[in-house]
Amino acid sequence: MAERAGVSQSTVSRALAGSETITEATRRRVEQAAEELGYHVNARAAGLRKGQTGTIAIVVIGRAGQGAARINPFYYSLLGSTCAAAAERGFEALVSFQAEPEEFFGHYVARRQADGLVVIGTATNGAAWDYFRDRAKDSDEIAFWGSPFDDAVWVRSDNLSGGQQAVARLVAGGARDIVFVGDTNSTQRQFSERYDGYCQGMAAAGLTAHPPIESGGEDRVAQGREAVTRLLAQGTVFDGLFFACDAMALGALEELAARDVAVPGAVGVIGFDGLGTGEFSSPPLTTVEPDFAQAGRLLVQTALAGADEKIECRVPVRLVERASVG
Amino acid sequence: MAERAGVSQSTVSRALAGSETITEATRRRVEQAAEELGYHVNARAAGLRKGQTGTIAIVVIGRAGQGAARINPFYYSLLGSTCAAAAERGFEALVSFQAEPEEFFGHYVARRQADGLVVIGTATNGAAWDYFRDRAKDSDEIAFWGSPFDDAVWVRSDNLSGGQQAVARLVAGGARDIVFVGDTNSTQRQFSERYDGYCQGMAAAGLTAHPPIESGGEDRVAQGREAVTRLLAQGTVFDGLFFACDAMALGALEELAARDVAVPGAVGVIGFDGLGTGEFSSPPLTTVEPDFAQAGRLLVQTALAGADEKIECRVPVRLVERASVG
DNA sequence: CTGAAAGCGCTTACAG
DNA sequence: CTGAAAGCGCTTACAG
Repeated sequence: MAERAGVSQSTVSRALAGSETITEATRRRVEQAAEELGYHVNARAAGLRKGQTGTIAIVVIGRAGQGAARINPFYYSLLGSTCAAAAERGFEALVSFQAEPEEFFGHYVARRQADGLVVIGTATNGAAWDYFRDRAKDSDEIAFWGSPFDDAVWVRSDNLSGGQQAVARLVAGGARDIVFVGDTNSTQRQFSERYDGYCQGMAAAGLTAHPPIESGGEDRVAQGREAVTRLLAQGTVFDGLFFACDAMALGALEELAARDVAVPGAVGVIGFDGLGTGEFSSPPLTTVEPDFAQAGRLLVQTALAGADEKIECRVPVRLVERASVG
Repeated sequence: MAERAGVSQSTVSRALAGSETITEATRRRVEQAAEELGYHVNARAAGLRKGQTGTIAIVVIGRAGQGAARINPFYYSLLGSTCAAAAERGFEALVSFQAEPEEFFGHYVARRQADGLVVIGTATNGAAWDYFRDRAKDSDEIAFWGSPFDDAVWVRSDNLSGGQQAVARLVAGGARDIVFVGDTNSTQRQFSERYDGYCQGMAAAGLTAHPPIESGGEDRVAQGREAVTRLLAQGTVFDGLFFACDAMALGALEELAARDVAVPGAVGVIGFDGLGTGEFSSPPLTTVEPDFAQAGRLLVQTALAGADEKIECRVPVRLVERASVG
C-alpha cells in the first residue's frame, strides 16, 4: 500500500488519519491508492497502538429463561437510543443480551474491548444485578439504567415529576379516587420514586393518597391484570389508576374491558414508559415517557466520564396523551 | 504479570488460553496471579495477532428522519435474536442503527472490526439498501434480511407457507371473501411472496383470489387504516383480511373499530410478523410469526460462511392464534 | 513535510 | 512442558 502510493508507511497513516501536517497532494495520492487497492485501516491494530477502543459496551439484562426476542420493548427503545448516542460521539456499540448466570460478563473495559459499559434491562434479575454491582467496584467506566440499588452510578427517569404529571392529568379528567399500582418495595427502585410523585401530586390536588397496590403474577402484564381483579374484589372505590409501568397498565386495560369497566368513562388510566404498544391498546394508553434520546446520551456520557465527574442523572419525562383518560 | 507468576509471557498466554500443553500446576499459578492482579487478556492485541475478530457486525436500517427509538419492533426482536445467535457461537455483536446517507457504513470486515456483517431493517430506505447492495459486491461475509433485491445473499421468512396458513385459518373461521392487503410491487420483496402464498391458499380452498389491495400512507399503520377506508368506500364484500405485516393490520383494526365493523364477527383479520404489540390490540391480533431464534442463527451463519457455501435461507413460520379470527 | 524505528500486547512457530 | 524471538498492522515520538 505504501509502495503503491510511493510513500512511507508513516505517511499513509498520517494521510488517512487526516493529519494536518500532510500536503494536500500527498494525501490525494494516498487516498487514491487506498481506493484502488480497496485498502482500509485495520481498526484493531490502530486501536492497540492508540490505546483506546472507540467502543462502548452495552449489556441488556433479560429475565432468566426468556429469549432475547421477548425483552420488554422499553429496553429495546433504550438500547436503540444508546447506540445512537454512541454513534453521535463517534463510538461503536458492542451489545450483548444476558439473562443466565453462566453468561454474565462485564469485563469489557479490562479486556480492552470497550472504553465504557452501560447496563440496562429488567430489575427483576437479581443475580445479574449483583454481578454488575460488583463490576462497578472494579471500574469507573460504567453506567446503569434502572438498577435495583442506589450505591452506584445511574441514570433514571425524573420519576417524581412523572408521578405528579400523571396525577394532575387524572385530576384534570375528573378523577378524585386515584390509586397507584406497583410494588414500592420492588427491586425496581424507580417504582417507589413514581409512588412518591403520585403522593405529592395527590397532596397538591388536596386529595389523599392511598397506599400502593401490589400484586403478584409472573410478569408485569399479569400483575396489572391481577391488580384490577383485586381492587374490584375488595370493593375499593376508584376512578383513576396510575401504573408504575405500561406493561402493567396494558394488562389492567384488558382486565377492565373483560369486566366491562369503561375506560376512560368509569376510570382513567395512565402508565409509565412510553411503550409504542400503548398506541394500539383499547383504549390507547396515556403514558409518561422519558426522553429516550437524552437517556441514551446521558448513559453514554456517564459510562465514558470515569470516576470524578460522576453524577446521578435524571432524564426529563413528558405526558403522552392518548385516550385512556377523559 | 508473567513476573508475578514466575513464568514467561508465552506461558501466561498459553495458560489463559486453555492450551493443552500446560501443567495443571502452572495453569493454577498463572490463574491465581491473574486474579490477584486483576489481569485480563487484551482482546484487541490477541485478535490482531490471531487475525480474527470474534465479532459480527449488525446494522439496522431505519427510515430516514426517524430516531432509533421508533424502529419497527419486529426488527428489534430480530436484532435481539441475532445478537443471541452470535453469542451462542462465541461471537460479540457490534451494532449500529443507520438511516441517513451520511452515516451509511458497511466496511466492518475490511477494517477488521468484524468477521461478518448482517444487515436488517426497513426495506423502504432505498438509499441504504443501494449502499449495502454494493457492499455485498466487495465482501462475501454478508447476509441480509428483507432486502429489496434478490441478487444477494439473504434470509427470509417462509412467506409462501405463511400465506397459505393464514388463508387456511381464515377459511376455517368461516371466511370466503378474503382479501390480501399489501403492495406486491413494494420494495419489500417478502410482500409479494406472501401474496403468492395467499393465492395458493385460496386456490387450495376452491376460492378465487382477489388482486392485492395497495394503499398509501406515511407508514405501515396508516396504510392499514387507509386500506380499510378504501375497501369500505368501494363497497367490496369481504369477511377475511390478510395483511402483509402486523403494523398494517394494527392500523386496520383501529379503523374497523372506528367504523363499527365487528372483528372477528363480521371479518376475520390476520397479520404477519408476530409483533408483541398484537397481544394488546382490540381484539388481539392473530399473526404469522417467523422463528426468531432460527432467523438469528441463519443470519449469523450465513454472514460467517463466506462465498461458496452461500445459500438462500428460509425461516419457518407458525400461526399465532389470538382473537381476531373466529 | 516526510521517513526510519520503536512499540502497543498479545500468539505462535521454533528450540530445547 | 516451557522460553526466547518474531511478528500481527498500525501510530507516534524522534530526526531530518
